[in-house]
Amino acid sequence: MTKDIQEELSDLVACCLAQLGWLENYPEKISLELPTDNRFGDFTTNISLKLSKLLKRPPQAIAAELVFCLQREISKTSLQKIVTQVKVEGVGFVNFYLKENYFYDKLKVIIAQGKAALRSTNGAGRKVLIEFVSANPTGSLSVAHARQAAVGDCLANILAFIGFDVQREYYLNDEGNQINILGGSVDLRLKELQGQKIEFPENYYQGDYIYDIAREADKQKIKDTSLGDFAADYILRIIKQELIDFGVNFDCWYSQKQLAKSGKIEQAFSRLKEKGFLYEQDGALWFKSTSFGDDKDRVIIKSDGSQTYLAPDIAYHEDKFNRGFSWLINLWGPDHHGYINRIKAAIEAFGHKPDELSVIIVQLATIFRNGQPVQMSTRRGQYITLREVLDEVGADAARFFFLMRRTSSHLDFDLEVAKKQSAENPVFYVQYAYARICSILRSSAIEIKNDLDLSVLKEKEELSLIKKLLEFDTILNICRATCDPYMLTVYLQELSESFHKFYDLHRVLDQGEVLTCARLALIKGVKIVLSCGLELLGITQPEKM
RNA sequence: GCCCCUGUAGCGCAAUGGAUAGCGCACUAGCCUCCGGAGCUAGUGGUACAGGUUCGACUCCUGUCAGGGGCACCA
Repeated sequence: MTKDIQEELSDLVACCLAQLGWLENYPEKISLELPTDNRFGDFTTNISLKLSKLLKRPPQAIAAELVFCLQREISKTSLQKIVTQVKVEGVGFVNFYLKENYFYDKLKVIIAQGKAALRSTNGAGRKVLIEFVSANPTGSLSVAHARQAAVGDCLANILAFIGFDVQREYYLNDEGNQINILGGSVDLRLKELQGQKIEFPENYYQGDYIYDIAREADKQKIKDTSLGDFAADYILRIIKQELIDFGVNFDCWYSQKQLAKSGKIEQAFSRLKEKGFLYEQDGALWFKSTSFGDDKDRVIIKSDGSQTYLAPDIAYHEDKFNRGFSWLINLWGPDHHGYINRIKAAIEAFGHKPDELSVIIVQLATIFRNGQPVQMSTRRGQYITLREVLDEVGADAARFFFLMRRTSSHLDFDLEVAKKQSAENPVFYVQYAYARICSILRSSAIEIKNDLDLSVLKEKEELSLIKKLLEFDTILNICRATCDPYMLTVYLQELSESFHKFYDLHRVLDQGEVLTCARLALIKGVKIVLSCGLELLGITQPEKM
């Protein structure tokens, strides 16, 4: 949104640096930043601080020359109608101050165009595949999967909104050891239900849901070797419903079984072999991942002839590129962090750059109730499921809570807080701001006119609210750069706070037609941005609460 | 042993290497004849420790201490 002028000004900075003969000293990309505080103008650059050492001159002196040049250049262009001041402040920052009209015009665009005004095209249609959850179909989704689902879905929303061509994919581990064990578990429970005495191994699936599947299998007369597939299919239907109820929809369910059948694994191996990245040792086939920085080589075919998990995964990631995606994002649990180098090595072996794959490790969430961690035991099949969290706090609160900490950080999720209706609970704080705006707009008899006069919005709270709205695009780009949607939750809380402060100090209705109309426009702008942000988080926007 | 994450106010957290480190809870004192008080205002109080890089470090690097998670020819 603020992109246009921000770019114009940074181009101008580059132009001045060139005139002063400093551009070659400054290899970094020139970009203006939003200052941490309104006191420091509307845009800022630290360029003179960075040039200080290279030019062996004090930063203030450099900044002064730069400002002199900038002022001259600005006066030659239409920017002079927007920029009021450029000055050196602090230790040598160059700060740009814009006219209020600039912000009023931006707000008008948002009112007129709605969400379309917030959308940008930075992604330029680049095809990105985001793979997440990908839980084995051996039981209900856990809270760990739930967090991945929330993060992945929201990140996909954001990337799509800023112009990427995004596909959501779930890698379905529908064959192999775990499915065999699942089948074995059902088989034993079936025998138990039929009155046989059984010994149930510890590494088998302990949960009560295995009995349900066994009863269903009995009804449909499924037995022996087909039990694994039957059970996986049964559980997959449950998982799909859980995800739908959580508001997460995948574009593609990629079957490992189909991948194995397709011959792509063997093709991938032969290509790696041609390139000299495979060798045999101790009866196993190894991938030379150390060629690409991994700390040891990895087995892909075990000495008993079966494949390791890495084998299909190598082929799978190569296939992602072959399907036309140029940016792969994988969300994995923390137990997979050792796996990153292996997969990066694999894509490099196929000639891709390591940064074409972004692996996001989604740290675990611990569920608390009244400040006490909820005990769980995976051994007994008693872990907290996505379903339980949804039933208890609802999808809105659940999504917000899973997103409100940096994805790479542990998250404490207190079920009681998520149900509270106070400022302690950020999702209510944000939704309350939204509902409050809707309420004011409902009770207003005045329509917002086309020939709006926003220049009456002179109060400090009004201007900082408009400026907060315009940060939206910057925030989304930070989310993209960090591959982490959590900053959006922070922003929406800040925007809501900014609105509540405005609301308490300044009345919207009955302020005379011009001022009321301008303030209605202002809160409508807030409504549009809040609505858009909540939508990207996958959270509802209640008009009443 | 090796790897990952985290140490910020009594508690829970925030701060794309930037200017005076913000917010909620709790505690104290205020604000509804008024658009939704599920809100707002003010006060109290903080970067684990030791070095280093930098013009500038909560942020990056090294080490120490503390907490959480993970290591496979499992998936």
